[in-house]
Amino acid sequence: MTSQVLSTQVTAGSELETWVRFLRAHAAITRQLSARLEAQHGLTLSDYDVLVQLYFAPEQALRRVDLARTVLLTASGITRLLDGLERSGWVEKRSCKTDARVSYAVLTTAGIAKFEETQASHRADIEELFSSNFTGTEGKKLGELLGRLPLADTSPACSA
Amino acid sequence: MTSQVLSTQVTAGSELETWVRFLRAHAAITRQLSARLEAQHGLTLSDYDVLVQLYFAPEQALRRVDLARTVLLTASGITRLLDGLERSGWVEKRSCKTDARVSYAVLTTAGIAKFEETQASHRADIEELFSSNFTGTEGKKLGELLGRLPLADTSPACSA
DNA sequence: CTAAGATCGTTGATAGCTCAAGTATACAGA
DNA sequence: TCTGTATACTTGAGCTATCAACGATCTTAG
Repeated sequence: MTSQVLSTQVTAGSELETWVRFLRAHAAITRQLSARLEAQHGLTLSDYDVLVQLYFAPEQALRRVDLARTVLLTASGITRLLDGLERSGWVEKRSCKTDARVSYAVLTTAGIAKFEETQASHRADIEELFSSNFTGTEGKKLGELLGRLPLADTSPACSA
Repeated sequence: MTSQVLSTQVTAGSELETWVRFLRAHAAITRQLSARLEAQHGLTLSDYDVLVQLYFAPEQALRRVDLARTVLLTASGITRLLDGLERSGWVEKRSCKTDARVSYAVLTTAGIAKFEETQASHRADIEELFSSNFTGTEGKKLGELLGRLPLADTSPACSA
């Protein structure tokens, strides 16, 4: 109790330590990653996340609710985030013929270009900061373990 | 490319998938955890984090810079966070006899009580949402893997 | 002893997100 | 058909954390 190795001392030995590492690793990597993304491309991590989802979606379009559920943001969070992407001209609003409540977010040509231009460097950053710390097998194992964590609660549709 | 399993489809097969899972898991668990902590004890995840660090520190006191480094916040972040804890009466400021620049954050008796009162339920929540998804060995393995991730950059003292 | 540079901490402005509330539309049952 | 409830989205207020700039103090080299 007189020693001082702060963040480890506290939870040493307990299962808690794993959680703390998880938290810290997230904070550190995320900080670095978004700093780079911001500096090089003027994008937030969430911006990028949305861009990816749209890029790979059929017709590069997704309902706002669905977007919210997959990137784990609130409905209002998505509204404001898309505001930004719309102002930048990368995403457009498209209304739905069969349901006047819903509006789609669609990637513009500029948006597609933006994403394609961003992708490589961001993937490289992830590789450097995250993946490179593991061998192939370890990476797989880690992915498998992380995949067991509950993603529920934001998407009530999950129990279906 | 016509299928729709959103968050997985996008990165399927690549190492990226692991990173995405990491991100999503963090968002989901963190959201749940802090909702409970807030509801039951009126604390932020970061508040709690600071409380733990102080609790286990010698004399329940820590310099603000050190606190910042270990919980991975900015200096100014710590200032404002401690503002709150001070207003609530759980933490006090203490100046340093040998260096007028530094000020310590010290846990008050109320703060100690608060932490002890909070601890059990929060640990249980972590256990439920996080640890319970793994066996002992898996937990260890996960912890080991996460421990390899870089925490650097906020603490330049790291290279020493 | 003094000047230059680091370090510790706070503050103003701002970003990104949340919650709560509100509007508008859809749908299901009497 | 009307009524109630669920769903899609937006908006205002507020919170947490950031960055950039600043004042204070310490340290080191001339």
